[in-house]
Amino acid sequence: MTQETPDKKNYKTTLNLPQTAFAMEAKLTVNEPKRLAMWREGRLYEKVLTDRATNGKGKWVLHDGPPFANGDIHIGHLINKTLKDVILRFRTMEGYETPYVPGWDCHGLPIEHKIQEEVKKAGKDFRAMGTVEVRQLCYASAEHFAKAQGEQFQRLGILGDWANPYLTMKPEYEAETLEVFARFVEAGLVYKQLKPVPWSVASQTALADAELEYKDVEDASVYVEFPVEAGTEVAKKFDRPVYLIVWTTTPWTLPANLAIAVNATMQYAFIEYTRAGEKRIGIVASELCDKVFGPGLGQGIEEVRVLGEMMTGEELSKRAEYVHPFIEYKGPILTADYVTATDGTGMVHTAPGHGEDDYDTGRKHGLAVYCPVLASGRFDDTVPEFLRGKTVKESNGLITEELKSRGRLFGVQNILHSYPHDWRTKTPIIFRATEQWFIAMDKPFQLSGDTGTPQSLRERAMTATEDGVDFIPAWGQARLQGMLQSRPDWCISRQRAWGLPIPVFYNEKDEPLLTPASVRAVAKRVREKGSDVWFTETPTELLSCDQTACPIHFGETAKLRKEKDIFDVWFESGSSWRAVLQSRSTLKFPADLYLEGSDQHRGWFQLSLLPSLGATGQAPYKQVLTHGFVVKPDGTKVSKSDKEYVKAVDEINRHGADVLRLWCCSVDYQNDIPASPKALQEFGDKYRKIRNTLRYLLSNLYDFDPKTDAREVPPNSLDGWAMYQLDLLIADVTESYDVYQLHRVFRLLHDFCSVQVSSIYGNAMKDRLYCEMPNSPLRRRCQTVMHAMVIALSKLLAPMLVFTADEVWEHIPHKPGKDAALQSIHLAWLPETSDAEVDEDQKEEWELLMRLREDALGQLDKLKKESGLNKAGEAEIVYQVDDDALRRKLQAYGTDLEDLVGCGHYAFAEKDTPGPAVTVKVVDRRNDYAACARSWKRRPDVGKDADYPDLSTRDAMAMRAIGSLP
RNA sequence: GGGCUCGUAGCUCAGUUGGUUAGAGCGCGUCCCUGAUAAGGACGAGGUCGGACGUUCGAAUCGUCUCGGGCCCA
Repeated sequence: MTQETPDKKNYKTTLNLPQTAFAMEAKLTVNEPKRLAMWREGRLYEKVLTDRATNGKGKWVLHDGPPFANGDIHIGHLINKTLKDVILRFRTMEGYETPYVPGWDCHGLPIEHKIQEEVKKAGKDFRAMGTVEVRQLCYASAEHFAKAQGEQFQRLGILGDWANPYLTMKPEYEAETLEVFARFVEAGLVYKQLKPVPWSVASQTALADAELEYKDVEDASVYVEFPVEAGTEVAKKFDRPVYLIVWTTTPWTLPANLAIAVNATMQYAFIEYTRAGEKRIGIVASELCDKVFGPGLGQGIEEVRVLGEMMTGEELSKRAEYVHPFIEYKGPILTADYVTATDGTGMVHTAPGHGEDDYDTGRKHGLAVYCPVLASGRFDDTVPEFLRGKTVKESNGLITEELKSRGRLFGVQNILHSYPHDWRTKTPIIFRATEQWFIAMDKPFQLSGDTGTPQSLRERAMTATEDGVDFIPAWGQARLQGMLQSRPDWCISRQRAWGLPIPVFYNEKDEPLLTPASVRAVAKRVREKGSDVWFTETPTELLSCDQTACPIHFGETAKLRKEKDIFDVWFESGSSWRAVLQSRSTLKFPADLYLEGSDQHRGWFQLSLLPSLGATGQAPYKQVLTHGFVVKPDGTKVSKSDKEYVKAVDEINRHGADVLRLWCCSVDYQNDIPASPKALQEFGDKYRKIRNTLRYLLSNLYDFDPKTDAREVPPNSLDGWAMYQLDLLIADVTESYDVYQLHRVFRLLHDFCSVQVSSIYGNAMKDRLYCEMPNSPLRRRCQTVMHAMVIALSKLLAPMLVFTADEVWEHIPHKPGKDAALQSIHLAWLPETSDAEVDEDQKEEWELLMRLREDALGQLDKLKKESGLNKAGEAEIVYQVDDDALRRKLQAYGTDLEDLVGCGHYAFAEKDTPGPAVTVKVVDRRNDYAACARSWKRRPDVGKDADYPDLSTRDAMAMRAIGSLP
């Protein structure tokens, strides 16, 4: 095929080619810190708040859950804080005043542990150090890490009051925590009692639920024969000894056995068997007969025969008692729901001093909370001789031996089970009854001003979460309520140094002094000097500021003794609604949103709800949003040693904050979040696509000022289509932000850049933008659209791409209206949709056009493959229509008809085939038309202008207008 | 073991009250352009919707079971 080569004149310089100072390469790691410094210098955070306070819609408060002030931030923090920041910025752009006060959880075992190790490393004796000295080291450490993490968060672009974060160890905060405690005292919910709690022998302290770590371990479990008391109805039925066969995985708790629990409705079977030469009767749940008497378990059992008779647990509990296998004790058989036939024997050894369930059952039936194990993990003197002074660990074997020698050991079995461990020392914990302070979940109380019937914390919590709180996702409600339903009383005491002391005094008779007034008296001193006063001042000094705090009859204050326990750290962070939301005039209570990982249903969400209800009767939040956890690409848990482990700080330094923020927003955070350095690396492509699209839009606006150049955009044009697409985008994105569907926001924006702008509109507009004369209506109209686009897009992206959007903002020329004066995009309001109303016919017309475009592109591809037509500009698109009305409608689109697919020319023709009302035919014109040397389009009008024989009419006119020859 | 929850192309996500050959973007492959150029465009190949069984004329969508994840608890 021969090609007519036009004069190779250099028309390039006569084109309106894109120009912009907005760099293609982001250099985020270099530029972000600069912009950050600029914002800080310009006091952006304060400015935004001031503006919204004056012109906005009111306050909207997200209350920050305090991370632990220990170590660098990790990917979980990154996700959490990014989501918070994006949501806050969206609300800001909606017009709300959105103060954000970040906080840190400062007290607690992990910090104390770390200090302990550091002290040891330095060769000093930790135990010899005074409490106050230890606390000061802990304070310094927490302060250091709060500061370090704060800087890392700021580097991520998180906007907030970083100069005034809340720290749970600050005196004012501590004082407010004590005020919350005083309210609980007032309500009568605080009590001290012996109760089994997870106890770390290694740390010699009670542990919080959150301080437990479950690990699979192999233990020897024992099946023990508990003789049925001879005088009881059940024993009398048989002429040989009867045994309850009881299974336990913790033989060391047997000395503390006070009862045996059965399930009331389950059937229990009687089995005759011979062991150690003695004929016996055993009782187990009938469902478990085969397992218990099956091969390998019972040691040396023979002649096993299941008797026909059965008895329910209920009957058994009424007709039998048992005697302890190696202690002189006669115990009851009790019924309990948690007894099942899933494992063991259906008869559960019950030691109220050593187990949560056991304790509950024991309390219900008036059993003592007997705990013969000391803090050291050794037995006291109330146990049989052979166990005294022995550790729990060594007594497992001793007890097994003892049972064996007494002929009460039915069998031994090694089992693999998951057992709680102390998360710091990694050692298995025990349950041990100790004196602890509690907050009662089920005791009804009234708050001052309450008129209704008194309600318990649990009832209040259930009511408050029923319809007063909006959960995102919705199942958060069931999860939280499930936990509230089943949680035991809240154990708020810990035996440690680094924390807020529980302000209780004891007199010489060991009676506790704990009144609202006494707590508030101490709180006053704490507010002035910090909680170290508890250790440095005498009871008299601590109470002196309030004469009513210590009643005369209680005893001389000089002789009072101070409580040694400190608060569970959850009580402190759970009081933040008071210490922060209610204490800072910039904030408000309740918060509009709490947003944390889904583990906080048990943690902060729940343990903020309870104090808030106990003290105010109100939930501290209106909405609760949770996100999932980062997992490896295969969906399993990550640990620091994994290849896929993402070091947050490293990744920020490698890719820049905007890329990571965008990534956070691209995943559905309600589920697990797969992540790896590789995945983040690849994610940079998405960022670049968006950046380039914005750059393209900017680059075509260098000579555009809407004041003088804006043109009306008719709906029946590609420009009209694009404006409508933008309107849809604005509406969708805004709605998705509002319901926190950030991944949807991301997808909408990314796809809009990629498809609507880059592939369709931007591509189609190239010819007119470059080749028309600068001031041509067609070009100006397109710029009008692109100007609106880049403003809307940058605003919609601003909450996510905080740095890039602001950079774009600087490069947008002549921003209209209020936007013009804004120092940063982060002061801007959301874009609004144009008020253009589009009727259904118009939409159908656009859809038709897009369908024709698809068709034409297909034909172009075919031509390319079959006859080497590589440039669409060398083809003509022919619209075949018979219907006059339709033809007129299409003709209104003018050049759009060819630019839609980049053809050189469009034409109309009669239809040559039956079928749809309009079809397109793409025709190769390389042999028919000359190519315009300027626009490269092959058109019939090339050469019609005598002055410019190598140009199309349009280009000739443009050249004349420009007034300069190439 | 229990509660809650998730499982759609290599990746990230759509799939409205069950209804035509399950969609998008990215990535990948092939090609084109070289006037968005360390850019841009076109086309193409990828999925038995974790699995099984059921309900139904019809199921990615409903039910039961099962497998594999996650969080929280024991």
